[in-house]
Amino acid sequence: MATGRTHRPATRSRGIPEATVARLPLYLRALTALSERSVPTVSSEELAAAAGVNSAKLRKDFSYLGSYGTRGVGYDVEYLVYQISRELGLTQDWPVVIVGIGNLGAALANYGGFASRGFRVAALIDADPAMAGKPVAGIAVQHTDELEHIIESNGVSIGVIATPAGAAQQVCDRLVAAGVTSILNFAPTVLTVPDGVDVRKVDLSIELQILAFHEQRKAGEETPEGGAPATSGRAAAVAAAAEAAAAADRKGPDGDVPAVMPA
Amino acid sequence: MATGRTHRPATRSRGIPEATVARLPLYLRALTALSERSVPTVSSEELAAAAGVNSAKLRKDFSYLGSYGTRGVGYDVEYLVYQISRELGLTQDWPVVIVGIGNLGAALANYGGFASRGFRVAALIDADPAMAGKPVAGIAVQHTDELEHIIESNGVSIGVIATPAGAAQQVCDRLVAAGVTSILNFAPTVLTVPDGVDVRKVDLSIELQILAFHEQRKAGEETPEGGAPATSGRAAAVAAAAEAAAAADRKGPDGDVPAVMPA
DNA sequence: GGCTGTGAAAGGCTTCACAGCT
DNA sequence: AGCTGTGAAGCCTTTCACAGCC
Repeated sequence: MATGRTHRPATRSRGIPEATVARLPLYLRALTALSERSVPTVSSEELAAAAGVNSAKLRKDFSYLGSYGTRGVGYDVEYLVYQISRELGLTQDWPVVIVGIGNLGAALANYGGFASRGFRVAALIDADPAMAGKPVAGIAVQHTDELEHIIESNGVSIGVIATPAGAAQQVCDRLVAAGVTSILNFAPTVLTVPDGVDVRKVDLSIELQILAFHEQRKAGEETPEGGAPATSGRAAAVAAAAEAAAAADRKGPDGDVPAVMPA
Repeated sequence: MATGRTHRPATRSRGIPEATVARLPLYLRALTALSERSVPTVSSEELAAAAGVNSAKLRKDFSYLGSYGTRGVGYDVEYLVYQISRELGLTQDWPVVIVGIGNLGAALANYGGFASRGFRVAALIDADPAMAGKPVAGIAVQHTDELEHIIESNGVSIGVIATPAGAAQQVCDRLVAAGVTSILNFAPTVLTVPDGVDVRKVDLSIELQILAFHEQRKAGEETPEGGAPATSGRAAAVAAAAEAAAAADRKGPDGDVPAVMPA
């Protein structure tokens, strides 16, 4: 998907398809929930429903990992949790640095889903000297000057970029030079990295734009046969009122991963 | 992709492939940057580089929209900006509500990329009465009780869920009942929605897990032939540490991967 | 009888390579 | 000469459907 330059060499080793890898975390989450409720086994049908996929796909996915189920019975929940965790590399601890402690960076630092899955926030880094020393999510923010030192002394190989777009490439370069080989990029910009470095991108506004595309289709369709109730006239009606507020928003202080790109 | 229940009817109307739709925002961003620098035309090669895709794919993508280029010359930047904006539905204004004003919700409210692309934050909604009235990103937070009223009076059709996982489905149901037909879900849970409602999911921890998977592969590979320059030593170093951790894990009780996290 | 694991078929996406326009 | 637009080929992903095991 969002692999920076990496010329995908057809998923090496035991060749688990990329699409399958992307779904393993989904299965893992569903299994974890079952595990907490002490459910001992689960069928492909049930697990698929819990993960929001169809059962054929799930079985095919699992078949790439090995034969971990029992015919006529289903899958052992605990065993599968372990196998998937191991496959994803979550049985080891991954120190992670977050660069750019604005609103988003702070949100990420506080995000429980990291710590609970083998990821450990090793450091929070920000370019603003005023931030240095301030605790966010219980961790003191460090200045960008420390970046290389932090990466090296903690053996960090995964970096999260939550800076404004303008700073992202520069931060990325420094992370990579210091030894980071996987980057999760929240800044709305395309990062260039050397071969061997993975980049994944999360772009908040892109997701909304995709929704808008489909929303527009719905509105234009009129009587969509599939019968969602009354949503149509809505879009047009609102357009006018929008104008005023849009102008007001413009001056808003964009503390973090901000504009750099008006449209 | 993350379309909730929606039985994809093979992308209706003029049938733009889903994969293409997902890239249009990328092209749009690159084009916007060119437009700001007053670049009049651009070739598929240049634009592709700026957007981080290859040129054949870009040309194919554009061919679904129509023939907007000029052979021997390239694409007119302004014209393309307009065409893509229109195709994505960004020439109209989309009022959006954000539900769940924790760290993440606040980050989203402050995110410049929304306002700049036809999205307008119509309201911020939170269940905590103590939040009510507080301004976030210049907008007063409103209590969940107001949800239906807000949706209806603003004609909101797109909702963003940034609540804890436990509250997400309930919020989703209320949004849908009030008339929302597109949902962007940041809560780490699978949402169930009626036909005709689109759901897209952004999951912060899933992206990291996918990176961890590839990172693990790199570490295990040793001399990856593809020859990333300075990056190698680290992989080796990490591999060693990994081994130890893995071994330790092997026998340990993998009780692990706990909660379904907060916001 | 029930459910997994998997070949085979179908569908979608990407890449190739070149005809065709300017 | 240069660059777009696009059939055709190749690859990847999903779905089907059923043999095989419990």
